[in-house]
Amino acid sequence: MEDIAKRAGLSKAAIYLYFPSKVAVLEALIEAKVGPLAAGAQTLSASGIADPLMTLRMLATMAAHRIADPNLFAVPRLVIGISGRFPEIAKYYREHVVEKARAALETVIEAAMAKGQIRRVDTNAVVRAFIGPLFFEAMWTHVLNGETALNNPQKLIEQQFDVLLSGLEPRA
Amino acid sequence: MEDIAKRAGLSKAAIYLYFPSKVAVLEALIEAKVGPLAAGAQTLSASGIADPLMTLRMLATMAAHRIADPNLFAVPRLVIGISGRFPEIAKYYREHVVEKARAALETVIEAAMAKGQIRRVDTNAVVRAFIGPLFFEAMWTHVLNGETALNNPQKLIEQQFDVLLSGLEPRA
Amino acid sequence: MEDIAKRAGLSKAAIYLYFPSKVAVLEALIEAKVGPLAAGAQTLSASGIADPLMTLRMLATMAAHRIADPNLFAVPRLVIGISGRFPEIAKYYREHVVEKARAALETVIEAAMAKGQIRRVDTNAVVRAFIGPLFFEAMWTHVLNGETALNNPQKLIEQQFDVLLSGLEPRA
Amino acid sequence: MEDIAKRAGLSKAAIYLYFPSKVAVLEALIEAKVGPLAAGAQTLSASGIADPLMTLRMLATMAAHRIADPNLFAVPRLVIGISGRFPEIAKYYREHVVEKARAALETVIEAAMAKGQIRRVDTNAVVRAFIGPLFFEAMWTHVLNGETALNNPQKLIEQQFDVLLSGLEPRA
DNA sequence: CATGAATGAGGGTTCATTCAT
DNA sequence: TATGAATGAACCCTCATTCAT
Repeated sequence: MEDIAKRAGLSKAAIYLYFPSKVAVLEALIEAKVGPLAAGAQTLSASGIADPLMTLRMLATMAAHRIADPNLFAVPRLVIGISGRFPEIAKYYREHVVEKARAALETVIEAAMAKGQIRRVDTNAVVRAFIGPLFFEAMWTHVLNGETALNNPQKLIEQQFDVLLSGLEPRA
Repeated sequence: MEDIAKRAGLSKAAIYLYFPSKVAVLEALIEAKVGPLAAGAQTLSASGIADPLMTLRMLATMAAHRIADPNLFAVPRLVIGISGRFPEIAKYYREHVVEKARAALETVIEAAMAKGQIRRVDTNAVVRAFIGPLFFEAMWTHVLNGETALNNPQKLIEQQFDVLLSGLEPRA
Repeated sequence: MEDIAKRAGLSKAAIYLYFPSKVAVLEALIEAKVGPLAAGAQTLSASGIADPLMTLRMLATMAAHRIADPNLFAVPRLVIGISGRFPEIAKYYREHVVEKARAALETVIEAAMAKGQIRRVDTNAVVRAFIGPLFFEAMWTHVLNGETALNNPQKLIEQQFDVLLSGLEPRA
Repeated sequence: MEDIAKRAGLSKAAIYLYFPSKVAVLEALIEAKVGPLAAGAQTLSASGIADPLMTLRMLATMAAHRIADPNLFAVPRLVIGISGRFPEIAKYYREHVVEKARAALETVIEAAMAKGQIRRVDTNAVVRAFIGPLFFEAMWTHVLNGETALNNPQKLIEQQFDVLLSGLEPRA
């Protein structure tokens, strides 16, 4: 709280003029930083029914750009870090961010299946297959300071789609 | 520290006879809890050159079982949580755990390519494609308390291998 | 202060236009809430010289009704609570309330003695004997949440006058 | 808490090695300071059945001596002051001190009635008549800094017993 | 080798008070 | 006359670390 106050040019006490508690501050922070992104994903998924596979590619590209930004990825990092002491925050993040993003992805994935653009597989498995690698790369990059593939999101997504769409089995 | 001391049947002060600081304790904890697993992965990957793809499947299955255990997944969770304040811990975890596991995976993946079991793709992309979904599912399960696919690791791995090997494009 | 401001339909800052400090507010509060009562007691005692004993009974009955009201008894409670930190408040309360009430009581008690309605005893002892039990019952009721005799002030006073006038010695 | 720590020659944090919370500290303080007194009253009342009226006089004298001591009367003062913010403390004080003292008084009063030493009147009224004046005098003395009768407890009790036993009505 | 006792620095939070407008 | 915005000092409490024994 002290740090937040300092950044805002306020005293610690002044924060409590705007938020009733630390938890509320963090929820507002989540909402402000990543809420719009989850909402944007939902909008995009809804408006992209004409070509779901392309929409999926756009969503993935957007996601890759976002999590490449340390300031944005700081949010899930924070949530993971304090989820033990503040379970409400984890719950808030899940409900206001992750579940929205998941819903957007599921919508577009199921639309792609309906259109025959991708074959029918368990939806959750597909969701995992699309976000998991991005999430993992972000951790590797921001938490472990590994050499990152996130500085070229375009290429990262292409590789990922190549793997996921064509599969790893050698082509005949 | 208090809890750790209690578990060890020691006083808080006694911990400092064995470790110079909390950070050192955490590093030892990492080593003890997940060090052997990374080493085990390396051993397995080395001994599994006869059928790399099967070895990869075994590695993935093992990983799924491990991260399903809250006590084990607590370690990466912890690392992520405090990496901001204790970058040394992140570095330690990367060097002593993640890089070993990555190396094991890379070895087996490249062997599989060499044998023609999977087609040639950027190795990092393949690593991501295999670990990312598992890691993501673990976060969803342990941090966000989502309904988990980790209670059936076998099935989880099968779905994942189906997606990754055959790809999502509709079969002709 | 916040609550007081809200009740007054003012901002916290506006209070300081009317009062220099919290202490001053509390003094005004004391004056407003219980000042009139002490003054009333004095008036009553002055106008009741015809039958001092009956006046004493009326004063006691009034007192019992007042201290039964949590909103009124809140004032002496408050004074006791903060007298350690704010001796001025204690002094104010003593001079503006308690001494007036005591004077009223003493007047009427001495008049009763002069008229031969009660026998001559140390006046302070009589004052104590009349207020003490009421004050004690109020504490028991409002501070300790004990089962109260204050919900029937009439009966309380009757019992008390019976004890005090007739005494506890068995009658011959 | 800071003050308590300073007095004990400790840091604020050290208090929490001995007590789990502020409330616990206050409860211990109550127990240490006045718990024995309430217990002593019970013992005395139990052992004084031979002459209950004399026992009552002894109890009253003891009480007068105790509440004359500012250090002891500080306890009920404190309780009254914080009862609003810490209702548990009020409850604790009631159950561990006041109810015990009341029970002791009631025992001895009822024994005196049984023996015919005092006439039958509502017990609560008698309890009030005995402690109320003492309590009131203590407030007047310690809170309001009034001229006190407590510096001569013996005389105070004699006056009070004269009033209460013989009554205020003029003797024939 | 081990501990009980202690603490300084920090945590989140409240509140009487101030001041520019 | 009135306020919204702000704060310093205090509140209770926790924790990694130290040290005499």
